[in-house]
Amino acid sequence: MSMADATPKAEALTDLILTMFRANNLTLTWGDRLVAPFGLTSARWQILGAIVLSERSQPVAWIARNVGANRQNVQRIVNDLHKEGLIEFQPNPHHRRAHLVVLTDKGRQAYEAAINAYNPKVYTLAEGLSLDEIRTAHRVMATLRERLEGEIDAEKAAQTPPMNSSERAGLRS
Amino acid sequence: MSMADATPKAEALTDLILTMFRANNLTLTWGDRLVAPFGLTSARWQILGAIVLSERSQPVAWIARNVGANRQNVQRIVNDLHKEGLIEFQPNPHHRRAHLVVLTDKGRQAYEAAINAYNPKVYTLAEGLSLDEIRTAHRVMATLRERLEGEIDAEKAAQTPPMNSSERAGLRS
DNA sequence: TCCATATTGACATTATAATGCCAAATTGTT
DNA sequence: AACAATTTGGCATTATAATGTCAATATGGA
Repeated sequence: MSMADATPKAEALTDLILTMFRANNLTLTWGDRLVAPFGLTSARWQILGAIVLSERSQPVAWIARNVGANRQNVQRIVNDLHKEGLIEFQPNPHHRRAHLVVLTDKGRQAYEAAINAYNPKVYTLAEGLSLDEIRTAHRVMATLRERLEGEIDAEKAAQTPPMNSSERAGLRS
Repeated sequence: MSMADATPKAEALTDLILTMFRANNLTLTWGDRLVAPFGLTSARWQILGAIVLSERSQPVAWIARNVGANRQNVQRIVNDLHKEGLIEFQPNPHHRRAHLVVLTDKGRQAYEAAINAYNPKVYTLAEGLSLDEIRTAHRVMATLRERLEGEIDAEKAAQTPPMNSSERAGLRS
C-alpha cells in the first residue's frame, strides 16, 4: 500500500482487506453460476437461507436486518421470488401489513438443490487448508466485522444525537 | 448451513464465507465514508491505488484486469476521475487508442489524503488481533481466491473450447 | 504480406444496489 | 387516552454494476 508509517500488523490487515475484496467478488460470481440452474442467484440464495435458518418466520424488514442488506433491495428480491412461486406470504398476527415470508415447496426444493450443489464444491474448496486456519480466518473476519459495525453505528449515532428521557422532558417545559 | 453431510472443515469454510460477505460490505461502506471528504469512494480509491502502485502507467483495460473488475466499469470511473481532474491521459507509444492513465497532482493529493486518513484507522482496526492470525487469515483468503479464479477460468475455457493449431489447420482444408 | 485472433475504448442496454420519501401500522411513553 | 417515535411496505429516483455489440487497433502465425 506504499504507506511509509505502516506497522507490519496494519500492513498485513491491508493485504487481507484487498484479498478479501477479490475473494468476495469471486465467491459471488462462483455462487451465481453454481445455483443458476435452480433459478437462483447468490443474493436470492442468501435470502432463502435467511428464511430457512431463522427460528420463526419473519417480515421482509427483519430479513433485511439479519442479512445486513438494504430493506428495499430485499423487498425487491422477495417480490421477485414471490412472483416465481418460491416464497409466499402469511398473515402476521402482530402486524397487519408486515406479512411473514415463508418458503413454498418450490422454494424449499430450489434451496435444497443449491445446498446439494454447494456441499461437494465447498469441500473441494477447503482442500489444502486446515480446520484451524479456516477457523482463525473466520475469527479474524468476525472481529473485523464487529469493529466495523461498531464504527458505523457510532457514526450514525453521532449524526443524529438521540435524546434521553430527561432531554425530552426538558423540551416539553 | 443446515447441511447434514457437511464435514467440520466445510462447515467452517461456509461460516468464513458468510462472515466475509458481511465484512466485505461493511469495509466498503466504511471506506466510502472515510474518503468521501476527498471526493473519493472505495471504488475510485481502488483504481487510483492500482494506478499509483503499478510499475508503469497502463491503459484502462489493464487496470481493470489488475483489480479484477469489469473493463467497462473501470472505464466509467476513470472517465469520471478525468472529468474531475484527478487523472489524465498520456499517449501510448504502443497503441494509438489505448491511452495511458496517470494521476494529476490533484489526483495524487486525493490519494495521499485517503491513505493518511486510512493509516491510523486500519491500525485501530487491527487491535486485538495478532500479526500471525491476520497473516493466516490472509493466506486462507488468498487460497480461496486462487481456487475460485481457477474454477472460473476452467468454466470459461469449457464454454468456448479454444482451438489448438492443428485444429485450426484442419479447418482450413 | 496476409489473415485470423485478441485487445481496446466507446456506446447501449439491462440488472442490481443505494437513497429518499411517504403513509399505514405499531410501539412506547406519559 | 393521547402523542411522539419507530417500523414497515410501497414507490420513485439515482447510482453503480454487469453484459453485449461494434469498430479501431494491435498481435501472432503462416
